[in-house]
Amino acid sequence: MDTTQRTEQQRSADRRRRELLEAADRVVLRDGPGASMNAIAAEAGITKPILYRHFGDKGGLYAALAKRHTDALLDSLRAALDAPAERRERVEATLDTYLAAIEARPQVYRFLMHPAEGSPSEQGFDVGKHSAPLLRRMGEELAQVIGERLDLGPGSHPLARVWGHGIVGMMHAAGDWWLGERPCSRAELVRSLADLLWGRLAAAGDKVGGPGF
Amino acid sequence: MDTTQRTEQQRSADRRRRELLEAADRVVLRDGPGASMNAIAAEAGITKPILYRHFGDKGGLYAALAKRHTDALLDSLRAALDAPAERRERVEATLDTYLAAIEARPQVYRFLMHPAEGSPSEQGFDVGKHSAPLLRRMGEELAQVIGERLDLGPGSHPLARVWGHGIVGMMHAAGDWWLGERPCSRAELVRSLADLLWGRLAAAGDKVGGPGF
DNA sequence: AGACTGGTGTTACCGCAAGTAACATGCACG
DNA sequence: CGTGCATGTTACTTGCGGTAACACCAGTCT
Repeated sequence: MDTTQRTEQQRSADRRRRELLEAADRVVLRDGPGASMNAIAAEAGITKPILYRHFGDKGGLYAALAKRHTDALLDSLRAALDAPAERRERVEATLDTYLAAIEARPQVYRFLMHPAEGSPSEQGFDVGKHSAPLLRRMGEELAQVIGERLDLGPGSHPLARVWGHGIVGMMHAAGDWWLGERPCSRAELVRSLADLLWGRLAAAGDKVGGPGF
Repeated sequence: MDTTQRTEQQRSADRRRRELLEAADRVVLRDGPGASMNAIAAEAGITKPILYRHFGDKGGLYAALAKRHTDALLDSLRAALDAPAERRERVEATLDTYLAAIEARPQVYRFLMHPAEGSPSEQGFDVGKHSAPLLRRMGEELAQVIGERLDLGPGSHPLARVWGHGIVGMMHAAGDWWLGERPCSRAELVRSLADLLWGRLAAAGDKVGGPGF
């Protein structure tokens, strides 16, 4: 019965861990990315050392928290990417899915991408090495889809990876800017980005009076 | 004499400020973005409060430091963007300029974009709200060039801004990934990104056996 | 029953970094 | 000379991440 007991303990630990993560989520959503370990522990009704026992250090907690949201976002992106539709429609659906996600939960998004920005003390979560993973994972995922589906001729694999990361970066930067300024509707943004991807930059004519960009 | 005196004092203050910034630069380049105010002050041969008198707080120092590098980078990008050449060549030159810059001084780049990532204590510079400005400035700059030179038909201005931020984001993300993994030469990366911008994504054929991406 | 073990929880502390008085000094001007 | 004023200092507070040491409470083994 050794195994069953261990399993039970582990289940309990896992449940606890999930509760802690949910508490951390609440705090981060409320206080922004500058949430302190003390604040998270208080929200969970416990004290710091327990958090450290579960997550090692702050980076561990962050990573666990980020993984939840990242996985969820990647799932919905995969769905959009795999939908049965024309390529253009699929690209637009994927862009829209991403933008809808960051629009719906900007706090989560800012936590994942730009930690420690709203906090007064500025001693919050260090992102840096953490913001990359989400972008990187999205980039690799997209690269895989591109490589699997598109016929790019010779040198296709590295090309797909460059494109994957490049497109994800485009989506991210444009989304970040859009979220801050809201210069247009989501649909317009999606359309503009898809147009860019569809080569309108190369196809556009020069403006009268000068050499084109 | 009031004005001349003030001017002289201000000149002295400005020189001092520049010296402090150069010291900060050295420390950041040596110790990474986790450099502490104490370390910077020591490098400059003074103590903390003086730094605070000059820059207000750490964010101020960071902003001043970032502005120097950002301005320099933007200058070289402008040069590439304004060169007398075909559009495609110009795009490639701009991409290459950016990538060459981050390749030549990755420490500076990482400081500007991903602060606090190599430090053991992880209590270094908070970027977050600081990394955005560089990207945003590049995006706006590019948007302006696009809007000035290209004939995009109706709704041209918002479209140009979306593209500006999108392209900058593409360049940034691809460059960041490339800098970390070095999966190909710089020239290949430039070529792949320009191809992406030139609509090869839309033009590519489906791979045999499945619907295209 | 009683010692043993392992997980949960605590208080109290360390080290370190940002940021801030409060005090000292050199140098111009009236 | 004294009065500003910028420059410099030491010494401090606050708040964070992280840890050590101890307390409790289940079941388990003998």
